Parts: sequence; C-alpha cells; structure tokens
Amino acid sequence: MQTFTEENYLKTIHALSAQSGGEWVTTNALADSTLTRAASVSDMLKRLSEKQLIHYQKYRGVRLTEEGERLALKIIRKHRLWEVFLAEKLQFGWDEVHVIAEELEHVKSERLVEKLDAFLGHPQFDPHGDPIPDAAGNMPALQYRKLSEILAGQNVIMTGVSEHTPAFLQHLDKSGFTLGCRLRVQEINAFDKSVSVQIEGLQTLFVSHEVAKNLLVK
Amino acid sequence: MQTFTEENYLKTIHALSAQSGGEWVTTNALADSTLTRAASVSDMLKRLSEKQLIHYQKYRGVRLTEEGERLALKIIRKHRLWEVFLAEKLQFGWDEVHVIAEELEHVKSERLVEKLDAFLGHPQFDPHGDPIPDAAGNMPALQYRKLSEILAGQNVIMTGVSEHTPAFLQHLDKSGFTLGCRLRVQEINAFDKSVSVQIEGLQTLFVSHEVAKNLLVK
DNA sequence: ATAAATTTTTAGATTAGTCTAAATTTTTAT
DNA sequence: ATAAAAATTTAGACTAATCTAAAAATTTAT
Repeated sequence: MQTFTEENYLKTIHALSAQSGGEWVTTNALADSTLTRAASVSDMLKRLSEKQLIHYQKYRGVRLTEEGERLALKIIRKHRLWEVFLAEKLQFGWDEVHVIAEELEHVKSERLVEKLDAFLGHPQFDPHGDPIPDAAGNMPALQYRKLSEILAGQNVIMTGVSEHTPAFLQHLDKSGFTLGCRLRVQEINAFDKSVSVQIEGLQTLFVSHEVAKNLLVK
Repeated sequence: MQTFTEENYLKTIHALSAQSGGEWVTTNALADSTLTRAASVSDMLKRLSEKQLIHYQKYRGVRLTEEGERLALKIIRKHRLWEVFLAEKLQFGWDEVHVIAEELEHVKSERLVEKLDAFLGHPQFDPHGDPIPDAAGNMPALQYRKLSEILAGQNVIMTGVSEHTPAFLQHLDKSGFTLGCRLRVQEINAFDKSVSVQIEGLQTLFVSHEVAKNLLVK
C-alpha cells in the first residue's frame, strides 16, 4: 500500500517520463514538479526503489518498474474519471477540475473506481481531452497535432490541450474554444508565427504561437 | 487548516459527545474510538487545544469549542453527502458507503460540497437515516424511538439505525428491513424481550432485543 | 481516610516526509 | 585533461503522529 505522497511521485515520474518520450527522469525535474527540494526527492527515490516501484540509479535518474507503471496508471485513471465527474455531473469548469481531482484520485476503493466509470458511461477522455486508461491500464493511443503545426487553409477539430493551468484554460474559454469545436486556420503570421483562426459559428481571432502550441487538434 | 487526523479527532469527539448527551469526552473513550493509545490521544488533545478547537482540562476530558463544532459539522455534512452519492448514484449498499465516505469526507473544496449537495437534490438524510447538516451547520432535529420501546400492536415506520457496522446492516438486508418500510409490532417476548415484527408486504419475523434497540422508528 | 485500582499524562523513541548545508559525482568548458 | 559549474546525494535536524514504559492524578473501595 502506498502513501498519498508516494502515489504523487509515481504519477509525476510517469508524466515526466511520457513528456520526455521515455527518458530517465532526473532528480531536479522531480523536485521542480513536486515543489520540493532535490534532497527530499533523493530520499523518496530510495524508498520507492526499495519498494520496487522504480528503477533507480544514483546520479543517473529513475524510471518506473512494471508495478510502478501499473500503479501510476491506476492513479491517472482515477484522476481523469473524477475530472469527468466534476465537469459533467457537477458542472465545474475545465479550469477547476484538476485541483479537486488531485485529492479525489487518492481515495482507495477499486469498486468505487469501477462504479464511477460505469456511472459516467465509460468515458474515453477527460475534460482536457486526455485519454483515460481502462481498468487494465490500457490507454487509448491518440494521435494529434498541435495547432501551431497546421497549415493555412486547413480545417481541424480541437481535441485537447497540452497546458492545464487555469489561466490558459480560462483564456481559451474567453476566446470561445471548446473541446470538439471546428477550426479553420486562415493565415499564419510569418513574423511571430501567430495564427488567425476561425472558430466555426464564431468570429475569427488571433492566437499567439505560444497558445497555438498548446492547442491539440486532429 | 486541519490535517486529516485532526479532522478525525474532531469528528470522533463530536460523535462521543452527542452519544453521551453533551458530556465531556474522556481520553480513553477517544483512544477506543480512534484505535490509538491514550498517550497518543493526550498528545493530540494538547495540539487541538492550542488551535482552540477544543476545551481541554487535563485529567477531566474535552469538549468542542464553537469553532471545533463548526468544523466537525462540516466534516459530518461531507461524510453524509458522499454516502448519499455512493448509495443513490453508484448503487453501493448501505453497508458499504461508510468506509469509502471516511476518505471522501476529507476532500477540501467548499464548492465541491455545495455542488454535490445540489446534484443530490439537497438530501436531508443519509442512507442510514442520519440527518445531514446544512451549509450553516444546522442539523434537522429528529425525534425517533427505538423499535425496542414500541408496544405490541403498534404500527411504525423505520427511519434509521443506531448501529452502522456492515454485519448489522447486512443482517437487516437479509431480513428485509429497508429505510421507510412499515412495521407492525405483533408481540414482545416477556422473557428475552425479542420482538415479533411484521414488515408490510413480507412475512412476520423475530428480532432480538439487541437488534430492536438499534432499529429506529417513528 | 487512605490504600488500591484506574485513568491520564509525561518522557523518550520511531517513522514518513520534509528541510538546509556540506560532500560527492557528473557534466561542461576551456 | 583538468578546472569550474551543475546536479545529486548524504548528514543532521525538524514536525506530525504514533508507540511503550513510567510517573502522576483521580476515582473507587474498604
């Protein structure tokens, strides 16, 4: 049985590892993500390594063992299912669900997760478009592109975001972006790579390259 | 801000205090209820006292301050709302909801509680018939009697239970008792005080005095 | 009313998770 | 290739929550 904190480390290691394409995760990267000091991370890595949840080589970094991966995916599954619950059933905004799900994800009942999943109709994606692993830990592999990579004249559908901060999500709300909306890229500014986008049914607007990089489409 | 453990102490002090009709709660009673040792309780009482959440007199016992009471009621509110969610929305049995709600009750979002309350239709009672405090901490005062106090020949409605163990609740399930069911007390055994009860629509059955004491009716 | 029994508190240790400061290892730059 | 910089680990300390064993206070029983 893992503690709250251990679960958070596993989740963070998984995220950083996925983000870097399967690379070994470094102590400092973990310290940044968990808002602790490198020394604290070292201590925790020793503990997780003893529990066989990570492969740990001093000074080199870590990656999850199979068991660690399994546990991380369980936590991610719970986190995303709760996010769906909060957004769809309780009408929370997509900018609000993450913080609350950070607590709910640690509630420890298998039956609860499976019943919640059924109650929600076995959703495949969370309110940010992130895929929800199934009970066996299988994650719907999704191929997407960044809006910043789309050529002028193309039509796409918004499928997700790669930045989850409330500030970013609220900005999208204000602009009129919602998951599933149809977009037409009209022009790309050669100088600053900002994009002029037409959201179907709404007016055309300008999106900075910074924003476009974090908007996922297909 | 309180820790998980502090919240549990407040909740337990509230329960023991209510149970004893407002008496000061003793260290040993708390040790029994929280499954810890008296020494640990003493330590915690000192801490809660410093935080002004309890009135604590060494060797005498404790009771909640106004602030402590307010917090305890918030936790009880959350606990019971989650129990309703688990039973009504996720189809958990009334013997299963308590353990899971023990974890959910510590999730810290005011907005979450209020939205959950609205989603559930502002329920007044949890799946065991216990009243749910409102956002201001007001608890619907309920008057009930124990089935063991009802005279032969009387008709009553089952409104709650005063024993929440899975074993007891499963026993009631097997017998056919459900919240709100109509009961007719047919006879009381003079020797062992066991009660013969007719559950409306079902057959007559015998209930021990022990069980009858924990069945609440009006 | 005082001795015995019970309850409660204190003293001192332990564990998980954190910290700062110092030591060590690895990487980078010349 | 070696010195400087950066990253990581170790050492030692702190807090919350727990424990056991011993001391102190209260209650009970004669």
